[in-house]
Amino acid sequence: MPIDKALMAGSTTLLVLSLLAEGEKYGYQMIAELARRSDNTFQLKEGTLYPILHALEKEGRVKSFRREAENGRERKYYRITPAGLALLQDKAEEWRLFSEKVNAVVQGCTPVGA
Amino acid sequence: MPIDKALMAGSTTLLVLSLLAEGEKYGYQMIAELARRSDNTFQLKEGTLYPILHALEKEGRVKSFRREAENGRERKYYRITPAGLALLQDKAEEWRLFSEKVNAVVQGCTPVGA
DNA sequence: TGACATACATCGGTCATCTATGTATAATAT
DNA sequence: ATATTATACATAGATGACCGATGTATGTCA
Repeated sequence: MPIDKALMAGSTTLLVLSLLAEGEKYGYQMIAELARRSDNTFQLKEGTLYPILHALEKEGRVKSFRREAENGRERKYYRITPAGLALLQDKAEEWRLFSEKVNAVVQGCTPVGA
Repeated sequence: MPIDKALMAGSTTLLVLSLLAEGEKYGYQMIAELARRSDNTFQLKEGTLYPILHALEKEGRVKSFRREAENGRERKYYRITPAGLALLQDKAEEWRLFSEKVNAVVQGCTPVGA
């Protein structure tokens, strides 16, 4: 069973930027990689990813370009920009802080052996 | 600066149930406790909390009752039910899994020294 | 040549939070 | 006295983010 929608909501941009920090990738590939790396916990939909990528590009966080694959097929790749890396830093720190605080509340209330 | 709205979205129910697992509490108190325990990272609004409490009660996850405080003022307290505890178990496990996977992706992409 | 996986794209609906607003009471200050 | 602030609960409407559905197009394989 995949994760609740609302939980995913706040972290998709962080996840996408994280993937792109590794190197340029195309949309379909990102969906597959995210699923693989999370043991299918993250099953990002195309209807979610593409609008995010377009928005990030409009903000200058990523830059897209077309390139032909080995099979002669053209794909749309995305590369992260310096502004994108900066946003990634912010998002990663925000996530770190947030998850730390959630754990503080949850663990503080429900003793470990629950 | 408080945490991004979307990040909060998926975890408010978990946080509320966690607080109530400790003992019965009233609304205003929960907001204050959440802020205190998270070093003001969580600043839940009344417009967010009360609808959540009402929904949880309708589902039988919590039970409300009125009680007079020392100062003669009446407050509406909430107590978690067995069904509420069960939901808390599920939500806590979901959170654990989710945060683990996010960290796996983020850390896998952005080397520690980022 | 039909079926399927790949690959990109967009629209509309749903759902959760926040902002704003309203009510009421107790405590405090002027 | 009375104005202000903190406490305390409540709801309606706006916003924002994801997903489901759908559409297009191409390469591969039987």
